[in-house]
Amino acid sequence: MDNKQFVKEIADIEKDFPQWYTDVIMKTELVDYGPVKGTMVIRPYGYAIWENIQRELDARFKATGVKNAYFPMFIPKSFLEKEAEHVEGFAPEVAVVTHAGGKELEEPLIVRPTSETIICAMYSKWLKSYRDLPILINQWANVVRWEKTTRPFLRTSEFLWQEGHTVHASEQEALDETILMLNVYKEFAENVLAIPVLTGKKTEKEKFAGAVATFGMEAMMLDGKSLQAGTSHYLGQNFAKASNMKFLDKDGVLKYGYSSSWGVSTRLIGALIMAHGDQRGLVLPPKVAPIQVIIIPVAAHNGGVLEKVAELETALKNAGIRVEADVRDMSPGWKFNEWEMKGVPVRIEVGPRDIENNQCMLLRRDTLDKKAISLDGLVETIKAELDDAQKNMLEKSRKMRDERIVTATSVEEILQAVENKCFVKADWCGCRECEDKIKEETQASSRVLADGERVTGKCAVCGKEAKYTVYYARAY
RNA sequence: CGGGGUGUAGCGCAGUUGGUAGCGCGCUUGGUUCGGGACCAAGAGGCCGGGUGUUCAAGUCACCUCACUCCGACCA
Repeated sequence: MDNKQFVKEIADIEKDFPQWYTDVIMKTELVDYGPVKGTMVIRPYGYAIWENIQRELDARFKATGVKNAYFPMFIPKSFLEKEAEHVEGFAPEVAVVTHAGGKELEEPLIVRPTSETIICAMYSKWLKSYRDLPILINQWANVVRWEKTTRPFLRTSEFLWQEGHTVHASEQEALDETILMLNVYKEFAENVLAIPVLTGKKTEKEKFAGAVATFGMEAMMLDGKSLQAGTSHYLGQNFAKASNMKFLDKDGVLKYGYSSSWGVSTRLIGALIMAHGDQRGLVLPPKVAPIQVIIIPVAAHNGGVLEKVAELETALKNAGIRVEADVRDMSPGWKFNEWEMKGVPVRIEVGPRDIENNQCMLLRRDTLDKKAISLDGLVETIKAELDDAQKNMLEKSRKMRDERIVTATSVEEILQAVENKCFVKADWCGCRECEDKIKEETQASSRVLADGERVTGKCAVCGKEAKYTVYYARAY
């Protein structure tokens, strides 16, 4: 760990955002760089965040009837080539295995960039009757995409994610599932990650390769850029046809199934860092924090301090709180800074003076407020503080985001808005040329289509009748 | 794939006109400390990214190469 305190002004954070982001990740020991370029090693502290995300998401999936399964990471190259748009979208970034067992393979294997092809191939074997539907399966896995430039959590050559793949008897059912999962993601992002998100349909340009329609959730980072934090795709019969996935329906007719797929990745950890971080480092919402409460003894050489610390730790642990006591032999100030940098939501200090007064000091990471609290009813107090921190972080993020969503009626206004680190809501005629022009002149891309009222009713680029209202932003 | 930057101790860096390796932090041992990154003393730790060349002599100069990193184009 670097000896210097990791403190930057907010202005510096925005100015040096990529560097700040990388520094936070490295100094908080979330990851290390892997020996292969573009790969990362997720260290225990970072992985614990992922485990909490997994646990919370898994419970939500299961509540909708989804079950977990696992499919192979190697996919015959020919599988990928079955769906025309899909292969075009992914071919440039797949890793291919050509040799194994000491000889050249007859058919090269691709390392999955996503598993639609292999999962649909298996589903086509399993699916016989309408009674087999719906198929609702999720897998937790790693995927490989050989991107040109990489950044820890946001874009790495290999990343962890979950991918849900469902098949349904009708278009409507599959579309309902797509939207249902999008809403699961939204609820999860807001209530667990404390990150408000915009959800909606993506434009054709931003659509998943092979999908009929893609829906996404977009989160605003501290620097005003948008991060695609999750996607849910309605695949229609595209993959069903490509892998001959048919079932005999009630009416005795052999039909193709309708499928959906949806996923979120370890990128969510990147979103947490960039949405909540401050000049001291990470700020983690309690529900995903590996350590929710850190207890730091002060003047530990004095009799009774360590005993009291252990007593409080046990009490909190028994109440189901993720708590640790930092009893290392170093100055308290050092520990304060380290655990603040690591984003622990609540810190408790216990020293001789506190014990005398039957109290302890409590510091909230999200507000940096420090106060004395009684040791009577400590568990309840801490629980309330954790709940409040969770709520406060969402409110704070939502307020910041809402203040930075503006409307625009021209390309110039869009440019000005994104320069001011804002999301932009603008009308759009629906043509690709206008979308490309905005990207070219402002570096902002369409994020999702917005519901509700038009801004002016005219396309912000060409002035023709608007078919859509779109959120634009610069994006990661 | 284009443009910049950096490679010297675990981390962060110095290293002058070429003369054979330094600082801070961390680490180890002992002692004093402990309410916002403590202090003293003694230690351990190096293929100067790699290669070739110039030279009596290269961390330093030249050429090549590799890696990392930032900024663009492409993307979860």
